[in-house]
Amino acid sequence: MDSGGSSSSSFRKVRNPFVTDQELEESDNVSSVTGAESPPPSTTKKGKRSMQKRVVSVPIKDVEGSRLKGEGAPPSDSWAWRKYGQKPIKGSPYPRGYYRCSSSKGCPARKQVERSRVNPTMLVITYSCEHNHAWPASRHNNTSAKQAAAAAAAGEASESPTKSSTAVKHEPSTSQPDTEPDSGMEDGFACLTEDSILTTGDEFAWFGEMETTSSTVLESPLFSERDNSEADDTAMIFPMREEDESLFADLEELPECSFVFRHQRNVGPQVGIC
DNA sequence: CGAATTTGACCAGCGC
DNA sequence: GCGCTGGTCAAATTCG
Repeated sequence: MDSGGSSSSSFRKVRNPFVTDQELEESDNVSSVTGAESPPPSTTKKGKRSMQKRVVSVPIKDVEGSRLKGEGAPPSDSWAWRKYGQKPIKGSPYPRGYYRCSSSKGCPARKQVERSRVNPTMLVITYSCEHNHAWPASRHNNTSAKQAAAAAAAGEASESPTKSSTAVKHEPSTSQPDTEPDSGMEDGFACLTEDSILTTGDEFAWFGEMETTSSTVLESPLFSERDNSEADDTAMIFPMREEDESLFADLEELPECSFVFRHQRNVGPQVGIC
């Protein structure tokens, strides 16, 4: 990841204050997703480098805000993650945590959480979207997710007394149903399509997570075009299409999420805490 | 008691 | 071909 990085990529289009060069580099691997060509890398080491990902940055500050055990809160999405490893990354003073989706058995989804080298105030979370399974309607509780993220935040962020941000990367794999390039959220985040770098402001960091999970919003062209939208962080994320609506219809089951999205659709900057 | 987290070791891919 | 780095697995420990 680090080495072969030839920075290019569509991510550059998406100018985000929270997106660091590093993240951009990493997003290199992020092929334009839409096209499903690479074989399901599965969790084997073989395809690890060819995996597609999504990057989202979230302010650690936000994370801290939800600290539960005094460790660090999870940039948690609505899914359960189990930490299966942690490694120091060369070039980065902060370790990278590896999480596996524990929402459902056999779920291949993974995510990596690390602190941005460039901007220690940001957490870089890489989502490996290989979800083929359908997320349980009720999903699981955030407990594990929180803990995992918390650990991540703590592990990577604990060193910083100050608050920071988190960045999240997503690696949607081709194994996913590529029915809707624009609305790949059948599987929750598995559906993150397109290269989307999600960055969230302090206040909506958590929201960013959610979006990541539910994607779509982030990938909107509008989003990328709004690169210089100063205080429009929130508003810029809410372009919703009809197809998306149907997708979000699913969220109705999720009070918290539905709440959020509804607000987005109608207003924008309204955020509810999930 | 069960589940999750942590740490170390091993394996594979990529670059030089 | 060798070395380096990243990623995953497995065992042990800790917390709920």
